[in-house]
Amino acid sequence: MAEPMTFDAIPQAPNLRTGLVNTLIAQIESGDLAPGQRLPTEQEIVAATGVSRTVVREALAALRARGLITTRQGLGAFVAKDPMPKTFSVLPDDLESIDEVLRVLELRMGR
Amino acid sequence: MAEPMTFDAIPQAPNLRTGLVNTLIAQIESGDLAPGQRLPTEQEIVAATGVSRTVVREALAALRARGLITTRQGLGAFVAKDPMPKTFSVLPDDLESIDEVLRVLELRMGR
DNA sequence: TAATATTTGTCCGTATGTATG
DNA sequence: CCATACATACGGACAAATATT
Repeated sequence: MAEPMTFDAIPQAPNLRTGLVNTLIAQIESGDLAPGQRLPTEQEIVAATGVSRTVVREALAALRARGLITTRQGLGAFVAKDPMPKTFSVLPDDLESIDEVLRVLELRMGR
Repeated sequence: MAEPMTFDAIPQAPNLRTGLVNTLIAQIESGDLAPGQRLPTEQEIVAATGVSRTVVREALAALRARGLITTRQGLGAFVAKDPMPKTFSVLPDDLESIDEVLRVLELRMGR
């Protein structure tokens, strides 16, 4: 497999999830992870960082909620083609995933 | 072994979290859970529903993301006084279900 | 067509930390 | 100090989707 990418600590982060989120955002914005490019798998991130898959998944969920990545079951996570739409404003800091909300609304409409 | 726990409230939910979210939303909108009122504790919800705490926490996170509740560490979760006029940005991950998104927006505008 | 490997999705149980009362 | 209750983190297990063989 490809050599594990390095995830620097960012010890200023209040928790592991935020640290990983900041790390990935930095890599996306720096172009280290280019638009359309696939991210390392969750397992690879786990191996590279040492954090649990829970933390990795929460971090990916946060990035997905911000539109920075998309995830597809069976395929992986990909850097969004058009990151930073800049239309998201004061989303709550702990917003887990907006598609959850969408799913809820879908269901409540009784499709 | 525990019996296959069933969600009596909204059985059409695709998963436990969504079912719990829908149940709580229904209780909030029906006034069964009034604005400012504290929700049952996570443990109480666990006991009442039989789902894991993970599911409960994810459901509460979804409600919090939608602005329906606020949570305070050490205190509990409370029904929001003002349902937040949240900025609802449609993100790439959700575009595959554009019909649902449109219906969601219609729902939001129609109430 | 079918089987298999890969990868994300979901669910569960547990432990520890932190804030409030 | 102690009890309550949410926040964070770990690990495991299985399901579902995808691509490949």
